[in-house]
Amino acid sequence: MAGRMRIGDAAAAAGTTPRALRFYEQRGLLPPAVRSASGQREYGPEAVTRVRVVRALLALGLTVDDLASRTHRLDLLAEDPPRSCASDGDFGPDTFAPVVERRLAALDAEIARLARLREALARHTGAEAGSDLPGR
Amino acid sequence: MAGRMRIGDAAAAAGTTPRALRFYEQRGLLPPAVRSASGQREYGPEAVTRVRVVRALLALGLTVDDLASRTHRLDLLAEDPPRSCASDGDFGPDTFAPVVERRLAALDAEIARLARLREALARHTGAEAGSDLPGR
DNA sequence: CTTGCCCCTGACGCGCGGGGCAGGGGTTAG
DNA sequence: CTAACCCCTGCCCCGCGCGTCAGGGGCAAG
Repeated sequence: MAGRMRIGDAAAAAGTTPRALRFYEQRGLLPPAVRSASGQREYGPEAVTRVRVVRALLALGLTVDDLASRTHRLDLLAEDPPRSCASDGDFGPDTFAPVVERRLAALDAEIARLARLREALARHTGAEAGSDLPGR
Repeated sequence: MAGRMRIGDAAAAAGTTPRALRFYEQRGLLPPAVRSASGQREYGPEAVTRVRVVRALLALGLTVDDLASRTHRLDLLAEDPPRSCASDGDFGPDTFAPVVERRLAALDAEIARLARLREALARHTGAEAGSDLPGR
């Protein structure tokens, strides 16, 4: 009853493109799609949900490789009754927490770096005539 | 009297690599280096100063293309007596200001974006069980 | 003279999440 | 039956500031 959509419709339903779906499948973020007799991928609503999960996590800044190494977690997140979420907070700390924490730290570092950069740039445009250029 | 250094020494003196100097030259950030009889580049101290100027501006987040389109400004900045700086603040607002302002705006936007991302990520790891995934 | 380091040019690699295209086949409404 | 889409795979492209070969020549010391 479910596998009616072809890739274009499924992609549109998930807010992305066919190219992205094939890419996610190739990289292991999605299980290999069911194929029709002629080899065309078919998607049901649960697959669309799964794609949305993937996209949400990517939008949070996790990388494709982060997700590829935790596919079983994605499986759980994409279930209709989120049964596994009983054991953990939101994403499942036991597997996602490390990568999320690394990502948080990287974000903090990057934010701080950009803030320093911004300040330095502003200083130099606003200043009268700094003796010379920024040593480091 | 000046053009004694070869590229390796000049690069080291400016705190970078030979590859970078050739790259800058190729992209028009540096004037074509004087060549020895056998075709090797020769650099004097003023060339090293010029490289330092380029690197300082790059370190502030300006792009190679930004600098390539303002080489005459780089010339002025790299002079020993900074005579042209009489007419302007630090970098020469009349030419650098637009690109610096664009860069500042881009930095602000990027910082804000990363901050939002960071917050969203933190929310999801810390929260109990948000009803569903972040719509946008 | 040889050894060993330096220099030359030109071309490809990188990270990352896909976009775009080429060449071929499926599918569905008129 | 045919037109108009859609889909398939496989491949190169992007940005950006260089790093890293590959293949060949220079230059000072022993």
